[in-house]
Amino acid sequence: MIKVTLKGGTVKEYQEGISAMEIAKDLGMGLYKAACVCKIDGKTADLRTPLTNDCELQILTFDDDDGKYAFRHTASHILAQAVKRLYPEAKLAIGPAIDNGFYYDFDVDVPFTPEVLEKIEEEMKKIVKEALPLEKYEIDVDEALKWANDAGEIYKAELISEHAGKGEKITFYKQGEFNELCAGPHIPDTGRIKAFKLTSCTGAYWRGDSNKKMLQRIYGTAFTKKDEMEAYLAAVEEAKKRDHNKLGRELGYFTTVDVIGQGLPILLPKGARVIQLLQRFVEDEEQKRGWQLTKTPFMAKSDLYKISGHWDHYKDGMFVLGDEEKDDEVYALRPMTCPFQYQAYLNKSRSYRDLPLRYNETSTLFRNEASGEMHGLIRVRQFTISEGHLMCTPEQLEDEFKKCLELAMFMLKTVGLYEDVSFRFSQWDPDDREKYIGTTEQWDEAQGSMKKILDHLGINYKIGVGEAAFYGPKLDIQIKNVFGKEDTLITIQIDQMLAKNFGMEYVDADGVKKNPYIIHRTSIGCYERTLALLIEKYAGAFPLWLAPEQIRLLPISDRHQEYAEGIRQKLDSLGFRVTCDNRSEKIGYKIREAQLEKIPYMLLIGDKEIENGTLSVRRRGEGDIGAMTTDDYTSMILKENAEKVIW
RNA sequence: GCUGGUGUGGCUCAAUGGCAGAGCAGCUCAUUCGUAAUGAGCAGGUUGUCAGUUCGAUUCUGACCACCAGCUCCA
Repeated sequence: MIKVTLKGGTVKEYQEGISAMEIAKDLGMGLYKAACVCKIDGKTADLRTPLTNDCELQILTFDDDDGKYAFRHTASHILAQAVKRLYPEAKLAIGPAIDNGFYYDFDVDVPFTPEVLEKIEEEMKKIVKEALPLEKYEIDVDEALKWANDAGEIYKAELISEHAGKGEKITFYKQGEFNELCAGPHIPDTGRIKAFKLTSCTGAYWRGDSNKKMLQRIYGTAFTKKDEMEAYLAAVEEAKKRDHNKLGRELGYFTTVDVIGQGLPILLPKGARVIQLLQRFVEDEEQKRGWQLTKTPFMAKSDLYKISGHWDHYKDGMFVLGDEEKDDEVYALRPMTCPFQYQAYLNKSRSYRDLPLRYNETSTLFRNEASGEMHGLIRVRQFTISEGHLMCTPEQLEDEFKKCLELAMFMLKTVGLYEDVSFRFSQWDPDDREKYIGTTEQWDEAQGSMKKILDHLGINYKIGVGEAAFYGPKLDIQIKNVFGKEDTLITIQIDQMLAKNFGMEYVDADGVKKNPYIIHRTSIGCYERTLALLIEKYAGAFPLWLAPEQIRLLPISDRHQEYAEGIRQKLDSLGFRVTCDNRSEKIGYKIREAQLEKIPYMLLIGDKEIENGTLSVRRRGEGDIGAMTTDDYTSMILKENAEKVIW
């Protein structure tokens, strides 16, 4: 007999060799049916795993992340099996579970189409119905390689050969006629995948390397219950309605035109106004916090970028003006502000007393992104960022980094995006030295400093290997768009290298010249990208302080226009963005339009209001909130506007 | 850059190898109205661009451009 410690600490005795599945059954049929995988002494494993020693056992269901992952990973095996049945010549690559679903990559001659996905789904349904058990087995590398080569599975062979010579066994899973190289774990049988759907097909490079062959990827999702899946798919569709790229164009925030070019959106008055509001707010706040505004050129000779390293590491991403072969001087539009603000630092000799020195700039940058990368306002070729560079002593680094982070947090909270972000500690990839300047020691030091700072601040971060800038590690504040795609909204970077390249020094208290540490940071990110995410966050219905048009006056009929105009002037003089709809339309029509344009407040003015000296107030999303005196109304919205209340 | 898809008035969408049509929006006139669409009329298109096939192309073919999703890259 063995002692098995269950969740909650209860200990039960079982026959040695009993499987986790049987224990789940013993604990209750509900748990047995819901069980996906288990954790034995903290390690996830198949439910079929026999227990041979005393252990701690946890049964995991779809509600646990590991359970969900295994469930969907099994769904990806079913997908691969179905594809192999329908297209025996298809070569298998990899098929993991991901957030919200799974995918599988195949090498096929003819790309998959949505119609083919339906066919594959039908075959998958059959496999589910067959309720094939998933059985794990282990073989030697040589035997595994022989299997892969015999089956023509060149991608599997590549994966297996990486284990050659290590004396490891290779793990496989078998379900019916289908054998798959896989570390597991998996759910016990294919019959448990009650609800699944293949959602899309697209190309994807083998091993994520653009130099390697492009395979065909099929994405799908799977749930234990059909209604849960329906709810998920409906939520995905609902989220797409907030897509800034559609909504932003419909509501007149921005547009693009063929003759200007890719990644070069036109900000229309509404979009430009929101960005102006953000910029003024950001510049004022930065000034309050000790940042000094610079205005530096949009371009420079190649010489500048050669010092900074951009010429060697970033040239493909720059718009270069001129030809290096023919012209005496070659210029390039700036892709970053760093080397320009460093020149401001170099303007005179600095002492430790000048530090920290904080330069901010509302900085327009140009990056020649590859043609397939552009996306609405999120990824563009010209953008304006709340840029900043801070020069400090090593002792000041932690405190200043913290202040930069606090500023970013303050901005995120003010605009309402704080609860939507996650943190990534972006480190270099020591195996990809081409991408980075500096020595291992320098990287270890810079990353060590940042780790200490982040841990000290208690930031909950993920590590992104190979995500660092070429000159130093970054704290990236990440956000997802309505399609679930993650982008960097804000970044704060530590740079212990570039100061030396530029000859930036300060005289320390001991009279010795030293290179300052530099923090590169943004406080609210790129205005275009931030605007895009705000449009998605609020579905175009901005809080009062950010709304391009805050108030619209709606006179009931023509004779009320003059009075309305007086109110408009009064609100205008208080600084509100207010218009008057004087068209000869019925009030319902005017309300409908203002509602569709997502204007925060509508004020109706008719005989009653003029007689009583009131305003009939409609608040977006709430409708009629009743009559108020003009004074009551203005004091209400002045407060709301000043406090930047988020609805 | 790669894989797949899309491109018809400002927007949403029809249609066709033979004069390109509707609704909304716009403009004009009438209406002066109380909380999400008043009525009538008018105007608006070299069907993304450029080639090719054809008696004739918006439709078929090709190249390019732009847009969309994904990959890679990135703020």
